[in-house]
Amino acid sequence: MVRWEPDARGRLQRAALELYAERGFEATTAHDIAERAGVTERTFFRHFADKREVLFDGSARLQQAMVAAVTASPAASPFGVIVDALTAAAEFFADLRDWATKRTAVIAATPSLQERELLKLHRMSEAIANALVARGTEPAQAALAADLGVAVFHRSFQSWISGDHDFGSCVRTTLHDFARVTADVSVEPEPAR
Amino acid sequence: MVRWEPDARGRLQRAALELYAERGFEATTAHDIAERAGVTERTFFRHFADKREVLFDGSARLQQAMVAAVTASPAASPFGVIVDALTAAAEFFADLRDWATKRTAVIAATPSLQERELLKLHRMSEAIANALVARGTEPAQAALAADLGVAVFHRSFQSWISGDHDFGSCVRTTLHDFARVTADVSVEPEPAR
DNA sequence: GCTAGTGATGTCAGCAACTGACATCACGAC
DNA sequence: GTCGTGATGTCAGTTGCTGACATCACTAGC
Repeated sequence: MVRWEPDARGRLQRAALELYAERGFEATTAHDIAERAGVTERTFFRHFADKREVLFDGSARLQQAMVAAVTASPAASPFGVIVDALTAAAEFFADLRDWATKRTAVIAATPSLQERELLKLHRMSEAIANALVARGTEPAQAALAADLGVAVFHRSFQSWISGDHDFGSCVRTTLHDFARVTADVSVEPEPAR
Repeated sequence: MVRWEPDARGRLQRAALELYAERGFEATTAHDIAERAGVTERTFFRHFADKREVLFDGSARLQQAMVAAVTASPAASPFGVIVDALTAAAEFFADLRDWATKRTAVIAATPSLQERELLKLHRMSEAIANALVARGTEPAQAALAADLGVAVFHRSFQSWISGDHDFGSCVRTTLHDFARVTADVSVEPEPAR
C-alpha cells in the first residue's frame, strides 16, 4: 500500500487554479487548496514558495526555451533574434490554450497575481538580455531589445487569449503594429555617454 | 497642546525608507516603522495599503504628469507623443535625485518591491495607452506604443540613477539605442486580424 | 531477509501582515 | 459652550508563511 498518492505537486496546481477561478484568489486560503489536493497546508508551502507561485510553475521552462532560441538564432540584429525567440514562445504554448485561458482570467482579476506575472516577464527580459550579451550585443542595447521583445510577447499573448487566431499570427500582427508605431523613430547622431 | 504631531504620513514614509535601507525590507516590521514615526502600527495601515505601498506614494503624480503630457502633446505620431511624455517625466524627477537613488537601491534589493514597481509601471502604461486612444490612436497600437514608452522610461531611469548624467540625456541615449535596435524592423503588409 | 538511511509528508507552535470594531479626544463650526 | 468630525489608539482575530521535529513507506547494501 502506497503511503501517499503520487503527484501532490500537480494536484496542488490543479486545485489552486480551480479554486482561484471558482471563488477568487483572495477568498481562497492555502488550507483550502491543500485540502482539495488531499495534503496539508505545510506540504503546499514545501512545493511552492507562496500562494501565487503555484500558478507560475511553467515560466522557468518558457524562459529556458526563449533563451535557447536567442542563443541558437542565426539572425544578425538584436531584433531579428527577438523574433526568433517569439517563434519559440509560440511553440511552447501550442497545446496549452485552455489552461492559459483559464489562468490568464484568474491573473487578470487579481492585482497581486499581475505583479507576479510582471516580475516573471521582467526576469525573462533579463535572461534574454544576458543571452544577447553573450552573443556580442552591447549591454544597454541588449537590455532594451529584450524589453521590447517581452512587450511584443506580452501583447501577442493577450491577443491570442482574447481572440481566436493562433499565437504565430498574433505575433505577426503585433510586429506589424510595432513597425507602424516606431516608423518615425530615426537614428540620431551618437549622444554623449 | 496638539494631540498629535502633524504629517504622520510623511514621517511614516521617511521612517520606512530609512529602515528598509538600514536593515532591509524583510527585516523591517510595520511595527518598527510606526514606532520610529511615533504612531501605532494600525495608523501605518490606515495611510498605506501595505508595507510596500509606502514607497510608491509619488507614482500617481508621475502618472498624472505623463498622461497630461500625452494629452497636450502636439506630436502627430504615437511615438512622438511618447517622447514628449518622457520629457515630462524628466521634469518630474528634476529635484528628486537623492531620494530616487536611495529608494531605487532598496527596491533593487527586494523582489517583492520590484513586483510593485513593475505593477506601477504597467498601470502607467495602461493610463498612457488610454490617453493615446483618446487622441485617436488605434487601441492595439496605443497599448504597444505605451509599453515601448514605459520600457524607454525604465531604462532611462536606471541609467540616470546609476550614472551621472541628467535625466534628459539618459532619455536621449536610450532613444538612440532604441533606434539602433529597431533599425531592421520594417512595415510588412497588413496581416490578418 | 534484515537494517539503516532517505525523502516526502504530517504535526505543532509561532511570528508578522493585515483587518474590523469600537473608543478617545483635540479641534473647528455654529 | 456644545456638537460633530476626523485622525488616532486599542484589541482581538484571520491568514500567509516558517522552523523544528516526528513519522514511515521505500530503497540500497549487506
